[in-house]
Amino acid sequence: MARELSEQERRRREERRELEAAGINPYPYAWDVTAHAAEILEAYDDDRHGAPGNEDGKAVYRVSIAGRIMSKRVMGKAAFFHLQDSSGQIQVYLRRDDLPEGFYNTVFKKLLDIGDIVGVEGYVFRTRMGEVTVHAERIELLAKALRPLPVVKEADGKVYNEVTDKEFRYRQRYVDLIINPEVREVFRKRARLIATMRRFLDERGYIEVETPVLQPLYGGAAARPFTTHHNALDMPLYLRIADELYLKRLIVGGFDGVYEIAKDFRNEGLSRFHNPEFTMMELYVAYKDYVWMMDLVEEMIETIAVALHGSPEVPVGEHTISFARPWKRIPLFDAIEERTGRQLYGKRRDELAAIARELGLEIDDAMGAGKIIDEIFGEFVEPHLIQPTFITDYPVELSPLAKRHRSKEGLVERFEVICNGKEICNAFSELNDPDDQRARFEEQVRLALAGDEEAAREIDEDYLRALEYGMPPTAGLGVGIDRLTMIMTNQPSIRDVILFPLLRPEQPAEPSPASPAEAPAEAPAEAPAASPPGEG
RNA sequence: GAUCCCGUAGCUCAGCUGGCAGAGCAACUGACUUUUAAUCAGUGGGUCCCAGGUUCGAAUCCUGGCGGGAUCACCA
Repeated sequence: MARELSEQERRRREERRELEAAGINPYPYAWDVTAHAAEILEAYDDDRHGAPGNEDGKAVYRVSIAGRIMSKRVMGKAAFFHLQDSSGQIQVYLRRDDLPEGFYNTVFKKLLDIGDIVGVEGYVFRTRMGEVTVHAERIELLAKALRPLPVVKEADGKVYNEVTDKEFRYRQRYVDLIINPEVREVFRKRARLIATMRRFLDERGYIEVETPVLQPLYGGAAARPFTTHHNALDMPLYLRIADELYLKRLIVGGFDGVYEIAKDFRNEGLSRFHNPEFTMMELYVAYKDYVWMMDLVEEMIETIAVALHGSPEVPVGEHTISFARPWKRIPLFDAIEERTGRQLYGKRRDELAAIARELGLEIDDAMGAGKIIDEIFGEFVEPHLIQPTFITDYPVELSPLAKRHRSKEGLVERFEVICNGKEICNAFSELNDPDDQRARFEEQVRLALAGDEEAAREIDEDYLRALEYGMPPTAGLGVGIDRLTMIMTNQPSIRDVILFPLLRPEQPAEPSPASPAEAPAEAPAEAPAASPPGEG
């Protein structure tokens, strides 16, 4: 049942017993925190703060802090340790003779470890070596750690024993956050990014709404869904792959602007750029088109870059990306021509396939004209677009929810923003002609029947009914929050901007001990191995 | 799904052509009342990812599996 404990774990449990025997609760209830490490370091000033007992007329800077012991240096009757709270680390100094009888030798030296959470009350001073430090007058254990914390040390900018194992860091993100300060910073920036975006949208009067995660029909994107089941109604449900169709119903309902920042779920492979659940912001604004939306996107993302970096310039890998407006805007076909020398607009499917093959791509018969164009773009153009770039005007067959282009036959009014070689936004003038929408849905169903696993299988009749009541001209936008965060925080993998990315389970699928299925499941597994020699 | 790389103490890692499983940090005992990768002396700690195989002998070689990473495929 219980896993075997390591030597250090056994010792910490023994310490816990000794603490309890000494009348110390290893898990007490609260601690009055009056200051954090970062603000103490910032506020401390030799000219204004003195030490108790000095007749120097300076004020004593008293603090009460709490956090985790990250290092411990005992030197006879005095000791130092570093305490880490949410703001950072600060050194604590303690002397045997300043503390209650027996505390230093028995409790501090023997029973408190790196990783334990303590409260410290004392006054701030500066050591001989110049480090601002809290001189402890009271220390209390606030939570005993029963597992040893990996000890990361640092000197002269070099880090020793850094935990680099990605698996360890993703599976035990709590430990990663404790020992890697830059990880905390990434997720603070992610929070600030979302907060900035939300404020930007709220200031413009758009309403934040919540639409169903569990949907009887899924739509709004091309992707395979996760399927689940509702017991009481005995019906299948899908986890949403996009919010789009519900948000546009709300535009029909009379809101001028709605947005949602929420998780979508797509039943696809995992990669540096894909996690099965990911965060998307979708925005729909009535009486606007995709040209207007480009202006809004530029302003919003520039605002975010400035909020996070103090400037629109963001370092990403070996590049510096500038989100300063305006960004380059180029039609899809012109972008392809720039890179390949081929103008594809107006070409038939067989001509496109021939060009793609000349360019060295593998084309199979199942690929439509739009798909081939998309392949060429993805191979020859997209990776080269480092600075944020609007790619506009896509083939209609790639965009079943976008409105036909007002002047270019066969295209829709759609743009994507490509940045650092990847799509971060997708937007269009929304299709609001219900009959055209029905025809596009029917085409999707046809593709699904022909084997396209990502095309919608069923027509969303309720959505068409909504459009038939009349939807104003509308501009729509989707922003991949995770990918935008990767760029804004300079992280190469989506797993580094998602706190708990999906991993395979650690245990190779053992039946849970609580499961009644365990006994019957194990019995037949053992029987064949045991029976041939024994029975017969 | 394919290919390549990785899996050894709590953490970081060494361990060659097969020959007693190691180092630093952490831990433990002792010394040290302003240290800072504290220092000094000593001690303990291992399912070498799992299961087979080869061999007198496997952390090491072989096969299969599990887990992770990277690249590719997939991903409008």
